[in-house]
Amino acid sequence: MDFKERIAEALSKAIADADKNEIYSSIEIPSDLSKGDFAFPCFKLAKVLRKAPPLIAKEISEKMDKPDGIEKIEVVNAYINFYADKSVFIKEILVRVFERKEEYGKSDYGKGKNIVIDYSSPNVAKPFHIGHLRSTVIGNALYNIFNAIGYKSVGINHLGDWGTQFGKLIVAYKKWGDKEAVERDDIKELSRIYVKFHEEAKENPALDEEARGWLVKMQQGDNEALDLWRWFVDISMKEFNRIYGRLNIKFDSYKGESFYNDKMAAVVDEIKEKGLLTESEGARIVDLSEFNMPPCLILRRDGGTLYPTRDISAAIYRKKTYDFDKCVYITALDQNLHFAQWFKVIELLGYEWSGDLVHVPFGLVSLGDGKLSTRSGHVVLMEDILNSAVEKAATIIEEKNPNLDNKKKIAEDVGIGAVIFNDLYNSRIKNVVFDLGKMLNFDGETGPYVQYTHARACSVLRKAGVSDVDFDIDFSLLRDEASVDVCRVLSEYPEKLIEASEKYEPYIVTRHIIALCQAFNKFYHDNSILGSDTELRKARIALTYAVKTVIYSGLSILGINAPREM
RNA sequence: GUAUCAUUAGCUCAGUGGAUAGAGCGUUCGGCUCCGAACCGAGAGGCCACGGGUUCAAUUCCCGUAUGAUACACCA
Repeated sequence: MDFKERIAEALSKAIADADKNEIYSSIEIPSDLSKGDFAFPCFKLAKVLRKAPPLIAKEISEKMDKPDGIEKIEVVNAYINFYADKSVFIKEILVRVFERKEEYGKSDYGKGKNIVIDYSSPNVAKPFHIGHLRSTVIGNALYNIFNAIGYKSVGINHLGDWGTQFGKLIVAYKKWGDKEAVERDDIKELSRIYVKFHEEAKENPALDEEARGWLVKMQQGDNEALDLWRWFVDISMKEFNRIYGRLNIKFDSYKGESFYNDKMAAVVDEIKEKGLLTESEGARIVDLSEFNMPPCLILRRDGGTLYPTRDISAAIYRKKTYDFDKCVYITALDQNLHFAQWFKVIELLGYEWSGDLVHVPFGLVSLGDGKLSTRSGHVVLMEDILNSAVEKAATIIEEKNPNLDNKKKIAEDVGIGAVIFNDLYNSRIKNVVFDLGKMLNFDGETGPYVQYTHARACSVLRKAGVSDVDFDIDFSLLRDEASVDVCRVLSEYPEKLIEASEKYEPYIVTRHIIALCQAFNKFYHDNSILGSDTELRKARIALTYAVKTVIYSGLSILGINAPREM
């Protein structure tokens, strides 16, 4: 039992008809730490007990037993403030970290539950650009967060590996393409001819007609069309995998759109059988006017399938395959309506799990001078960004730590860490104007700051010598404010992981690691670790060890490497 | 037109139905003979968009307005 639980226990004994869980969740950490380590506000009890909150606080505090580890209880207005015995507090939290090390913070909160996470999902044959970054890193972080708290995550890269862009690409390749150029420049060359196609098609609409023809050939199983299609897919995957490798990202499944080609007919039949399919303007739709939504398009006038058809089929397939408790889609906010529509169709089909489908939206990325567009070539390529970041990291290393071993690898870790961290720093919903300078800022609340703190802690531990990391310490020596603050942040880490999962918000973790680093850097600044007397030195080394361990674990959950030196 | 999302310090953003609204960047100032200065500290900087409502209590919840972003039929 930890502090909060003991306090909740003592409080609920002193309050008539108390709901212990409710009391537990009401216990807060005071904004101003001079008001104690934990606080219980009594406002909510006023209605039930029909007394003034300050009076209630006073009565409860007089009636309650002092929980273990609490040395003082004080009533200020409607608050009951608890002052922890710092030695006990520090000991409880540090011992827990030492026992579990990198596992600290992980829990079995979601034990036995499966969560399918659909993220990244780029369109094949188009370059991986800045617009894909968010889904990719947010999805990956959520994947790790859910795994850490006991869920079984299934990561799916729902590749956009089918559709009209291939018809266009085949036309473009046959007209302007060159095998050697494609093999040499792979996706860049594909992208070049794709952009050219759109330019030319503006003048010459017959090209679009031709592209549709090739798509039909693909659908009919034409060998030439399918060979080209496979080739384009392979070329794209080569680039995607290179980027995923650099970003530390893996998927459990790469089943993309083409995988559902032969599974949609049955789903269309099912929609028809259940009486949901109606005809409108030649297309087949599910009418959703009753729910104040535009119709969900299932089949085109020419009988072709559409985005919702594929998503509905995929959801049904995933439920059968993974028996998910939640199926989560990490996509931009502008797809909100699309998801609301087909989620509704799943519900109307009578699937009781329709409520387990979750759209996790994030804000738009723009370039400041207009929306990103692959068609017009108005994009910033992911690889260029990663390279700039790594280059900047290398420059700084050259300047600050030129004798570092393994500089190349560390520049990669720091540069890419900066990019990932930057994306996971704010709530998802915020729109982002792409700003390379900001992304490559290495000062303040950034990835490199966290990595620096980690490297610094590692450096201290290295100098201390491994044998000095002795966990049999006198915890009372760490009662100073800076040390206690560090422990306070450490203590909140497990619940932050859970909070992040409930909100589908990696930034909860990101910001908590920042808070840990800030607390530690202050501690580091205020205290000499290695220069202190034997017992104190032991205690401070242990604290440093705990911090290092949790930073490492937090960063890896976000998908960021933590070098020991930088 | 309908819908979704947003609006908090110069900028980028946290935050909570309740005790004095916080951080980073930028800015001004201070701190390396000392465990890593990619660090730490201090200062300046706020009608929490506006108007109503609910509540003992609203920056936080609800409604409206304004502003901005986005989506809305055969692309994904």
